[in-house]
Amino acid sequence: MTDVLVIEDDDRIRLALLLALEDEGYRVRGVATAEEGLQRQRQEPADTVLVDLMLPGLDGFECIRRLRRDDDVPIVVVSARDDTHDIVAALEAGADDYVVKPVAIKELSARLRALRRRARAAPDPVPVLTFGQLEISPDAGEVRLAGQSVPVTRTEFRLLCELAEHAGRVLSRHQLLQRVWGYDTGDERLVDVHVGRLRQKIEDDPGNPRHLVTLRGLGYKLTR
Amino acid sequence: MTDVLVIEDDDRIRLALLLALEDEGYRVRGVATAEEGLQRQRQEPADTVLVDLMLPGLDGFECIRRLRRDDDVPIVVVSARDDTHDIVAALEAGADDYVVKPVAIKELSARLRALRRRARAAPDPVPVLTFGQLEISPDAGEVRLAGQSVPVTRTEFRLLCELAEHAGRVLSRHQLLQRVWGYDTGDERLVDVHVGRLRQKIEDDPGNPRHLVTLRGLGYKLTR
DNA sequence: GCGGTTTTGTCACGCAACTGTCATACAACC
DNA sequence: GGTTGTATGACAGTTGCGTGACAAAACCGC
Repeated sequence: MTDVLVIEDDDRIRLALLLALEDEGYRVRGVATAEEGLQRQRQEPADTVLVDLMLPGLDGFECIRRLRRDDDVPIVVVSARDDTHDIVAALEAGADDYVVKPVAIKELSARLRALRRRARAAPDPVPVLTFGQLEISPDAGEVRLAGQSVPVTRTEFRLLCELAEHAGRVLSRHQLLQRVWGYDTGDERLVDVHVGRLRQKIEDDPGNPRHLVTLRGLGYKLTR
Repeated sequence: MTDVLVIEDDDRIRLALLLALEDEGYRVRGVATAEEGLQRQRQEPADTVLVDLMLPGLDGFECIRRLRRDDDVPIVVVSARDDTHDIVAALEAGADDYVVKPVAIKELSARLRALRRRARAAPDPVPVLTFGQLEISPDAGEVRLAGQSVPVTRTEFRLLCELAEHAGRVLSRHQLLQRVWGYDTGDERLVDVHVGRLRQKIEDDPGNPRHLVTLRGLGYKLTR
């Protein structure tokens, strides 16, 4: 398991980062100031730190320097400022990478992985999408129900991932045919059959689905 | 003194990079194609490689994979394409950093310094990857099962390491062909055969594999 | 170089699992 | 109650995978 500490004063951004990283499989913690971050890192060291530059009180550069003084932990700056001076200063201060907000979570995650590989820290975690008791891990090709691994076929898995990726949104049979099967046209009943089979496996009561719901006339959606 | 190899097909850009890096105090060399780059790096290893993604012939991604196969050299992608997909793919292929052209030379230089600091700081420990009874030490080239050394062939070993490095993740036959054999295309059954042979050696009951699992339609993965 | 040994890649076969189709039964809506 | 849309069980064709056999290639000690 991999721990990430996020130091970011904007609550919304911090929360978004934490949630996204959690989905990517990291164990996360967040603080709003450099002082808290330094303290937290001493008490309970994470193995990667994300830090904003513009922080109230102690600024990001100083925060990096102090983190670096204690520790060799990989540090990634996540900043709104896209300015060579800042980038150079942050890296000079001891950061390992610098990304500019807004950043795609996939990119951030890939950069964390690359950095972790280089730093020879803990192996990268496998992302998991959670829907109550139901856990889907696209990278691991695994579906678990209440901790128990559930065997699903390739088509079922793709279907489930597609639904999970757009969790909470309805996907029409047509969309699913396109995205899962790559068919531009075809019998939409095919989708029904596979949804049915999937329900047998992942729903406690397949007749009364909790997660994989039908929206009559619209399609299917996956809910939490 | 630091040696940098620049792989970039555009003469003007390559020259500009080389001159700028020279000014920054690096010892530099440049080539225009991936093939030349790989050869040059074998003959006269630089301690950092800058590579463009869009190269004639062998593309940048493949170039990165091949560099990485021989070597742990820090790799920075310098590309005109600012696309999450490319960034993730490049980092995934083994790059350490990705910067978008045009890049301020000061920033590039700072990133190179940060990367070199990190690369130097972790002088190859000999990690042992453990999967229950199964131990793999990539650097020592050894596989042990319940303490007993197991003789595996080079191909089997590479395959196993590749799987171990991405423990818990599915790797498709295609990915394995690429990463272990370096084939861009080829018969994917080859992978099956080697997986089978590997199982004979490292699984108690090769018919019911505990670690090297098949995910029908997806590929193989190594689990704990 | 040379002969033997190990490793590697190709092939064919057989089994088991999966897929898509269809027919029928069921539920929701008007 | 009729109509439309959805669920489900059965089935046959297909696909994907494991395996053993074999020949080419690489390796190795001499």
